[in-house]
Amino acid sequence: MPTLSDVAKIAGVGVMSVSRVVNGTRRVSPSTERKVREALRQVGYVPNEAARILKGQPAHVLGLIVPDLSNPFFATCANAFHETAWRAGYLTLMASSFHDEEVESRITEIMVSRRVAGIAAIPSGSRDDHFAQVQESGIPIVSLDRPFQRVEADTLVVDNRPAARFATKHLIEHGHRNILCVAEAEMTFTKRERVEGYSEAMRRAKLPVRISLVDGLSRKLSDQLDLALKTRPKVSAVFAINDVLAVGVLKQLRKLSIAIPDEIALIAFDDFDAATLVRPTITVVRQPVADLGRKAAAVLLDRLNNPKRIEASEIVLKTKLIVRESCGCSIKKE
Amino acid sequence: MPTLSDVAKIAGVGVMSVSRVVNGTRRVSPSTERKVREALRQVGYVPNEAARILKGQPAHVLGLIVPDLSNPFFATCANAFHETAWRAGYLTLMASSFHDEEVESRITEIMVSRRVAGIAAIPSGSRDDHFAQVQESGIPIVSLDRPFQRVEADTLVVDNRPAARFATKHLIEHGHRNILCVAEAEMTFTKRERVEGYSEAMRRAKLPVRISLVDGLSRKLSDQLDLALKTRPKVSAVFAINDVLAVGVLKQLRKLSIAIPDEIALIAFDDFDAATLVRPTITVVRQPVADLGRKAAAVLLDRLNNPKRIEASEIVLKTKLIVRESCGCSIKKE
DNA sequence: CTGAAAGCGCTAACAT
DNA sequence: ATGTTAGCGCTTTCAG
Repeated sequence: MPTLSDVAKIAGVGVMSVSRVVNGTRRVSPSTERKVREALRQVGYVPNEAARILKGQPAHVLGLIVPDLSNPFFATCANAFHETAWRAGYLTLMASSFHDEEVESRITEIMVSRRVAGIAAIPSGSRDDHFAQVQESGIPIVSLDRPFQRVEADTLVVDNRPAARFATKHLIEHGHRNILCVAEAEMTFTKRERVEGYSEAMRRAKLPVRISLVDGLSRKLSDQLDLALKTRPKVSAVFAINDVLAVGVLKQLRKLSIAIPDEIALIAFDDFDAATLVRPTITVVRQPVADLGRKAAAVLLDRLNNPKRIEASEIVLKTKLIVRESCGCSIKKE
Repeated sequence: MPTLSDVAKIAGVGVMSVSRVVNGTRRVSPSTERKVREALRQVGYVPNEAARILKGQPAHVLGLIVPDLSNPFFATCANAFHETAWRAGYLTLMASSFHDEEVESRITEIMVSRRVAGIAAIPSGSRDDHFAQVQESGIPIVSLDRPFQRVEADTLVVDNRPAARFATKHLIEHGHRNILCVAEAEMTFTKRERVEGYSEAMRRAKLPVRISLVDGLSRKLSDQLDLALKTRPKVSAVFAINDVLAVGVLKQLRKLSIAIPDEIALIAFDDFDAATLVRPTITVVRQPVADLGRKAAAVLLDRLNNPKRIEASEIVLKTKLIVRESCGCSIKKE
């Protein structure tokens, strides 16, 4: 790989002239510039970032840590983040923590050792000492979708709790009194918030809180659901706290030949492709997924440009109830 | 940020002892090790990768370029790639080219300047001089899903053409004689191959090749499809060359109240979540998506471990026809 | 406007 | 087993 001095030698000038041409740092005489550009092209010079960074130059790379890149929700976030960063001249070092705190910790360490300019993360667990350390090294850090536990940092979340409350209220207004909340046993921040929102709505309406905790595997979902449906008083509506669970509920209701929304109404948190393809179409709470990623990048970039700002910001993005057919509203087309 | 010599000073030993402890390069006396570890912890030392790389150490980072990270197909690939790389001790510098050759070119340049160990790409266009240059810099490079045009490099693809032929044949065996192939006007390698496979099957059966070219936007799809369906002789089956088009076809057939598979049978290339949720369920050609990413990483890692190997490998992964209801086979449950 | 020198943090190679 | 030195490729600083 050719270096600056290689180029300088060929062009018959000093290293600094070459450096200045490459970076446009300062004006160089036209004749020098010509010679340098010629030599540059001739050897196919590519700057060595490692050397620049070692010299203290900021690395134009942002780190992004998500729990699972194949999950459409995270993938959309990541994509939006990446695009925003790219527009601002940054590349994104993306990594999946596979929902594992240990891996997450290793990843942050590597990112710090690579001197990324900043890190955004959808934290996987509750232990977040590693993020605290990142912050101590002076690297700005942002959490999205879920807040950090102990670390005080810029945060972006959606209005999980009020949204869940509102969705539940919508079902209540349809006259439902026995509404089942289907959630997962393994509770992350967002899931907990949604269950809370559901519970609040039910309590306010003086209705019984009924939560069915599913155990990761879809097999268990059918059992759990069967059980809940048999229990009296009879459930007449279901609030599924995410798209995966919603699909599970949908399949099970079909298997049992239970009509939606007539026998059981359904609202899901998270919009998903199939929601408009199945009949009836599914009423959902839609999250501004791409916005989450976009804004996270924006906040991080803002931190980089204003290192002085101290207070951690918390941005709450608004979700939207997309009324379709499964909640029992007047049937619409498409 | 503390450096090696900071640590050395505190521990009261030489820099190399610290380096050796950090990297486990060689045995160090227990007493020294203890002192060093203590100092390491005390200052929270994090190695500076930039310096290591500048020293000629290999960068444990792989580059991955995909056209769009929010697309589930690419996201799944990326995730599998990332996981395989991670297991081998590599982080992945991921970037989306946004289907743009220009961006792709810029990205490769940055990756080279960051001295990634290798690059895997789903190339966006036909111009691939930039990839040629990467290869010339001695950085191994792999293409997945689509081959490079001019560059000779390791390649991973699926058996698009035979698979499309086989799917079409399946429809022909159901007695269909007028089968429409729905494709996009903007043809990538994979799309072209699939259309070719369809055409081959039709020609071999001495049946008329009928291709409907849709123009990106879904609005156009409905028009195109309406037109094709009106044309005589009447279409009795549709082969959609990807999931997006399949969903479009599905929606349009529903709008026109055309029964699947009785009036029109349907097979799609690409499996998708909704395919098992809609009624009837959709028969599809399933690609080994994760395998594509996994194997790409494996091939790249293999290159890194065996720099001598010269010949470019081409691996063709096998797809599978998943028979469900929309093709007209005996109706099954679930 | 241009060049020479110093040094970023690390490790390979050579002392001790 | 441990320490010392040189230099990776670049940019900042200072002299011309």
